[in-house]
Amino acid sequence: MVKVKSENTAKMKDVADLAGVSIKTVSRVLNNEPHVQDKLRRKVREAAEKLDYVPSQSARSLRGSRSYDISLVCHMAGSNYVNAIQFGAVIACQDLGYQLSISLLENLGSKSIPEIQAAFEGVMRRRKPDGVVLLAPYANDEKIGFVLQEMGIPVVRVGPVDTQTKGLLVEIDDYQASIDVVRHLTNLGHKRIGFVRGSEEQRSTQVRFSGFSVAMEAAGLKVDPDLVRPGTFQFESGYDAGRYFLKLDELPTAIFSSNDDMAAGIVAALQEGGLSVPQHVSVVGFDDADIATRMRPFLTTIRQPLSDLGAHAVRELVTSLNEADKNGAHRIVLKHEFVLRDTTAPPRKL
Amino acid sequence: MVKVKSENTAKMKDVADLAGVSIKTVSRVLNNEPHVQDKLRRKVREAAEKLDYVPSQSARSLRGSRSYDISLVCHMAGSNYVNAIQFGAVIACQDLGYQLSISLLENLGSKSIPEIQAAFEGVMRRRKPDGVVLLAPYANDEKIGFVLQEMGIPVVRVGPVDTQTKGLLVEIDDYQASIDVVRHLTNLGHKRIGFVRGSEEQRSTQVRFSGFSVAMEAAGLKVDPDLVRPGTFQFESGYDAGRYFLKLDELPTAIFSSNDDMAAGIVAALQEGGLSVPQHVSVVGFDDADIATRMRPFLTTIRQPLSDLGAHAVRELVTSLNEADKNGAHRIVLKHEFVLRDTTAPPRKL
DNA sequence: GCGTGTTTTGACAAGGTTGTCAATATTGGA
DNA sequence: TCCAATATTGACAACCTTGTCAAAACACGC
Repeated sequence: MVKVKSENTAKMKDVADLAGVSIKTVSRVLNNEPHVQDKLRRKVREAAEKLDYVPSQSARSLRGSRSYDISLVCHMAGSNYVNAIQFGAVIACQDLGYQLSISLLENLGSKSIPEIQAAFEGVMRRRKPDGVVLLAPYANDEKIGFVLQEMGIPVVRVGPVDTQTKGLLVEIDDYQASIDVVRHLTNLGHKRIGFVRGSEEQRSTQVRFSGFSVAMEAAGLKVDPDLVRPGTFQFESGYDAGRYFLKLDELPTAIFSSNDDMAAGIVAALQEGGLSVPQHVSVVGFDDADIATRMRPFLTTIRQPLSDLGAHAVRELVTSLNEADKNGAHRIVLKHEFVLRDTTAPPRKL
Repeated sequence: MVKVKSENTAKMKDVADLAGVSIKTVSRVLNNEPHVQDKLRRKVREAAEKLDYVPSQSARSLRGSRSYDISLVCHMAGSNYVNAIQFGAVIACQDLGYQLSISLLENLGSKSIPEIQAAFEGVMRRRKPDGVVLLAPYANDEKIGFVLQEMGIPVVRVGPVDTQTKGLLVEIDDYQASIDVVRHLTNLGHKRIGFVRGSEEQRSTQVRFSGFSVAMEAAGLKVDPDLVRPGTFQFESGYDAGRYFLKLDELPTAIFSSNDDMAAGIVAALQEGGLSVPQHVSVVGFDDADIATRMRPFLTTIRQPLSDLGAHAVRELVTSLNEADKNGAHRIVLKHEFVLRDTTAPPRKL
């Protein structure tokens, strides 16, 4: 007979009795507090192991101040970007004994501070998380940062943010990545390069564009305003941009899209317009999302280590929670990678 | 000055004092228990409102038996299917005052019962959820169901399961949906129809195939074993199936894929082989995932109301939690929808 | 008016942990 | 050897709610 039913689970008292010490000593050992002899420490550990002891979260957070809960705040689930980050964050939480809960807060960007506060309290007051992982576009929102700070909730941000923002940050070097892309294109011989921006409230949109601009200038090329199009990071906006380019008298020979979804839209529009990618126009994306290998041709792009970003974010957060020194600022930059696939080629000989 | 900082939050005692009643009466009112005069009830409600009182989850779950936590268990995040369901589930949880946490358990299917138990305990023992939303392919796994039952954790399953499985279930009519697809194809005049299966551990694979088979028979057509291919629900397996079909002496005139990702792979393979969809071959998917409108041509498919499935799952679970009658079985079938897009057409005249 | 039965209310314990502070054991120096 | 200082340990309160059970209030029938 398989033993499955969990009997009355062991409490700290039981561990204490078995180890022949007081409850408080057990607490000390299990929380790695100082002032316990090594001998007792071992004894307690053994007893806990033997009894298969697991501390009660509710009791802990009732008495102590921790909830062992981390909240991932984003404005919309469903995007490849959010999901991949979430994946890494969940794994890291499981490893660290934390629990990840998802908070979906919509359209927070346009709200006033009291409204933002109400939204957060609505979701978080019942069980206040020990920390929040803030994703784009909220990562860069000052009002949201302010509200969370006033609520006393530590935050780690994922993605590029304005330089004045303090605190924990995990990102890649969007700026350098954009330079890498432009360098690749100029090395192929492209001079007339178009750009499709992401949604304007996200900092990455600005950063990627300035990397693009600087690299263009460094290559002795001008950024033609007619070849810079707005976008929303959605497929459809890329498609629209693609159709715009099609109507130009002189098309760009290459287009750098601020993300993969839009790049796929651009490629779709170009193909529908009778052009071949990369024979007529090269296209580069950003993210290395699923779609990059599901579209044809395969998309040349920048790989963001999304799930690593999520995992590092959680680890940073938990580490800072354990440090005496609060509001420590820390910035982690993970490596991106240029992924050469099939949507780029030298410009067509005229 | 905006008041943002949450001061020492009100406790039940404060509400009791303000309302001039005992703590227990407040508890009764707030939990909608009987045996309180309407007059007092009103008074307590007003006091709670005035003090902006929010009960402490930790205290509640320490003393009571609820954790106000629901766990979504799946074997992999990142798929469109899981994410869309999760989206609906998160929203429903927020509405109901619950919190959704994600449990990622990998490869549980191949494990023994003690291993499964260990995996669940590893994730859930610290804070036992009030219930679990079980997604495919775990929804149909008997061992997992057994373990959760023994742990005393209520379960709601999403997606088709074996008929002998009791309990809460939210699904669409996969069987009927498959019949709808075949009917559409036969109405167009197709006779030689291929099928690509999903991964074998998922019940939906069997159900969709049997719907396909029955509808074929009903239309007086034979299911040609050479036109039935295995798959994994992944894009790549659809691509492989597409390449297989290409090599046949006589291609099917239409292919029914068990999901959209594979359908996209099939279309990609056919197009690479120089065939046009739907001119040479019609393709139908299942799910109406993102990719259905990002590929070209747009994919004809069956829409599953995924986020509704997630939302209903949570609501069912919470409802059953509040009922005295435990292990009540309940089955909810949501409506699917046939979505006609551009990958189906009458078979080519020979 | 009194006893009986029912409804409403409250006092108090319990749940499992951590923080405080006092008690005890240990060390070092005179 | 003894005292002071320090390191280790434990007793007990506190955290905030819910469950139990007894007390109080009320209704009803005689």
